[in-house]
Order: sequence, then structure tokens, then C-alpha cells
Amino acid sequence: MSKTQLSFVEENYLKAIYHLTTESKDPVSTNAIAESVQTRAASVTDMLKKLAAKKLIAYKKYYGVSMTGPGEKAALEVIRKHRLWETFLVEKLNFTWDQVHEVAEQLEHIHSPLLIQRIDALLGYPTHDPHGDPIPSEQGEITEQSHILLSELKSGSEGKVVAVNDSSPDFLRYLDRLGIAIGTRVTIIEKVSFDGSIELKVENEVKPLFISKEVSDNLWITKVT
Amino acid sequence: MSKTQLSFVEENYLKAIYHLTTESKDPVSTNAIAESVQTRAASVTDMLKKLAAKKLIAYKKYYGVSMTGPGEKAALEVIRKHRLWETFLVEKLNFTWDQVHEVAEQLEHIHSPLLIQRIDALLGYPTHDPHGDPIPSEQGEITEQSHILLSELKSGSEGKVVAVNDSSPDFLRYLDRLGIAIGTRVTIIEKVSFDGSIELKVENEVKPLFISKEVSDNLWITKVT
DNA sequence: TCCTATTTTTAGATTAGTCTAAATAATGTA
DNA sequence: TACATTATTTAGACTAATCTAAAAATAGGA
Ligand SMILES: [Mn+2]
Ligand SMILES: [Mn+2]
Ligand SMILES: [Mn+2]
Ligand SMILES: [Mn+2]
Repeated sequence: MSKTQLSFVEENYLKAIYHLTTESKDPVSTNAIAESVQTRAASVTDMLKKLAAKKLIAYKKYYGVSMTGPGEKAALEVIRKHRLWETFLVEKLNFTWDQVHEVAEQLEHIHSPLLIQRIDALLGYPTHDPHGDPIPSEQGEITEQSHILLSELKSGSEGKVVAVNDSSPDFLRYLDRLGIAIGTRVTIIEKVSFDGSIELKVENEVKPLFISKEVSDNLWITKVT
Repeated sequence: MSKTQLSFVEENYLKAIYHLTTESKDPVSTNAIAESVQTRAASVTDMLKKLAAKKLIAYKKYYGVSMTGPGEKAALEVIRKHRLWETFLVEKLNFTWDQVHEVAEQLEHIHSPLLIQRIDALLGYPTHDPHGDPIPSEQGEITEQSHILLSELKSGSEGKVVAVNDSSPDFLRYLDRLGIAIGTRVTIIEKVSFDGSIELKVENEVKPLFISKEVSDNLWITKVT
């Protein structure tokens, strides 16, 4: 079967397709994948044929793409490694949460089951990475916690930040400046209907602040009673 | 200049050429490189042209190859990473010394100065890897300790094992069974002139044992008075 | 020195992954 | 339903790294 190890590039495509699949039910489009892996649509088509031949994705010309069982398993393995490495970098090597993604993009492709088991053990079997994302188990099980976007929270309600929807260094450093981290409690003072921006009270911060719709669309929270 | 990062493959060639250069003064042959990187001579020739064009090696058709300053620096960076990762795997992740090389072959190609600095710090700036090999400094300085092969030691003399000349799992596990590790003291009881094998007293072992010429040719030691 | 065996290089193909430009299919609007 | 726009695929080419087979250069022995 798929004994031969997947290439660096194949792993990146699978990961991208997996993420796109989970964030909207319909089949994933060629263009969306191209955008995600930073390449041209024509290159994506070529790779889709290859992955389909290996039965890692279900692909029908012009109809978009979805994952197969084996494909999802392979994708989750890469995601597991990515998130464990990010956690390792923060917990053991004092990286900040905005520094880890780029390095993890490289480390996730290291092939060594023993290595990743030992990293997992060293970290005490963490369940979430520095951005609040769940770490899939060795068996490929992932438990998405139920959460909503901060932009969906009603005025006056309180919530706790559980994850970020964007791991770009710029966004994360901006959150640092606002005093927002994973676990921070926030309360919506007012939602400005005109542009969707939000006046927000942040735990441990004296003054309320305003955040754009853009920002509130990238923060996952759970409601706090 | 050589701003563009070296590829995985280029790094492996440089490392191989560096090692071959240091273990015998004359220029390195195409065939020796081919053997070392497990490829064909014709492929090596192609790569030599490429590396020469980047001024990482000095190459003249049919005359063999030697390193340039920049080439040596690049090779030592890879070797530094390899040995730091090996040390990390043993010290922090409980790998045995025969398990580390293969994984380090992958990890040595991760590009992140910060990562390697932090690994170095976490380990307390080690000077030698699990096989007794010196770890080059960030500036590319390497201090080879003076040592001789066990096979060169005279009968009756005592020595301390400081490094192995072969890091293959088979050899290392055989040493484990003999009770020989880095730092172990050994005394030559008798050298068998007929086949070069050696009767050896190993520190902490009750009975002396015999090792082949092959084995004694792969153990680096320093004399102990 | 000459000749042969060995080493190295060249020539020409191949594979993975990418690209641009052109062709084709799907979609949505009139 | 017809047409124009958009999305996707195909065709053909390119680069990095590899290979085999053939040509060329070197080295060593007679
Ligand atoms: Mn990440
Ligand atoms: Mn993450
Ligand atoms: Mn090694
Ligand atoms: Mn080593």
C-alpha cells in the first residue's frame, strides 16, 4: 500500500486540504488549495492527480476534492507533529508564540515515530498547542472544543479566549500588545454596528479598548457564565 | 553572494566532502564522494560543478576537490547542528547512542539559527557529541582532540576511549555488549600479531576479552599514564 | 614510452515539482 | 436558452537531482 513515505510537498498539500475541508463542508476547490500552499492552480491539479492515485484524496475533475480515511490520517499525523513541535519550542526552548510556526513548518516533516513520542512524553502529553489548537492523538483522534468567534458574542457577555484563528506573527504580537493571550477573559462592552468593531474589557487591563471586526473574527472563545 | 539557502542535497555533499578532506590531506576523489553520499560518480560530477560555481569548493576537472573557506564554514554549520541534535536526543529524550544518527541526518537540515542556539543553551553548551566527536562553535571553530587508534596502542599500555570512528548502530550496540563507552578505560593485555586482534581489559569488567583489529581500528583513545 | 585498466566526465533520459499560456468546463446573468 | 465570466485542466517547458551508457582523461605496469 502507501508504504513509501510521503514527500515534504505531498504532506503540505494534504495538510492544506485537510484544513480547508474542516473549515467548510463542501468539497475543496483547486484555487483554494493553490492559495493555501502558495502555488498555481495548474500545479495543484497535477498534485491532486498524484494524491488521488495514492487514494489519499477523493478527486473528480472539476468537482473539487475531499479527504479519504488514509489521507486524513496522514494529514493528522503532520498536524500532530506541527503542534507538538510548537509546544516544545514554547515550553522548553522559550520561543514566543509568534516565533514557532515557521520553524514547526520544517520540523513537522521529520520522520521519526520515536522522536515524536519522546517529545510528547517530555511535554507531559499536552492536549493543545500554544495557539489553543488541539493536538491530535497518536491514533489520529482530534477533539475540537466547542467555541465561537468573539465577533459572534453578544454585547455584555463574557468569554474566555481559547484559540486564535490566525497564527501570523503580526497578529500574535498585536494580541500581546493588547494583553490578550490564550485563557484571557474578555467582556464585550459594546458592538459598534457601523463597522462591526468591538469595545472590549480585557482581564487585568485597566482601560477598555477597541478591536476591529477583523481581529474579533480571529479569536475563538468559550462563553463564561 | 550565497544568500540563497543551500538545499538539503547540497548540504549533504558539503558535509561529505569536508569529512573526506579532513581524513586525508590529498584532494578528494569523485568516487570517494559518490561512495560517501551513496550516489553515482556522474551525479557527483554534476554537483561538483554546481558547488564550484557557488565557490564552496575548489574543483578542477579530473584533479579532485578541496574546500574553500565559505564551503568549510557551511559544512561545519551542518556538522554543528548534527552533533548538537545527537546530544539533545541522548541527553533530553533518552535516545541511546546508536539511535541518534539517523534522526540527526534529518534534523541537521532544519534552518533556524535561534532554534540551534536554544538547543545549545538547553544542553549547557556541550563540547562533544554522544560519540565523542567535537561540536563546532557557532563561529565554525572545531578543536580536534589529539587521540590515537586503539590499534596503535602498545601492549601493556592503558588508554581511555574518547570517541568512536564508526557510528553505525551495529558497532555501537556491540560496544555496549562489551561494556565499552566514551570515557571507559582499557588496558591492552596482549596484541595477537597473527591477525592483529587484541586481548583487552575493560574497566569494570571482570574478565578480559578479545576484540578484532576491525574493532580496535574504530576506537579513538588517549593514553593514560 | 606505450598500452591498458581505472577514473572521471559528458551526453542524453527520467522524475518530482513547478510555471505560463491555451483550451475546456462550469456558472451565473440576461 | 445563450453568452460572458470564472474556474479548472491540459499542453508544453523548466529546474534540481538523479541515472545509464559512452567518451575522454589519467595512472601504472611492461
Ligand atoms: Mn503553526
Ligand atoms: Mn499552532
Ligand atoms: Mn551522526
Ligand atoms: Mn555523532
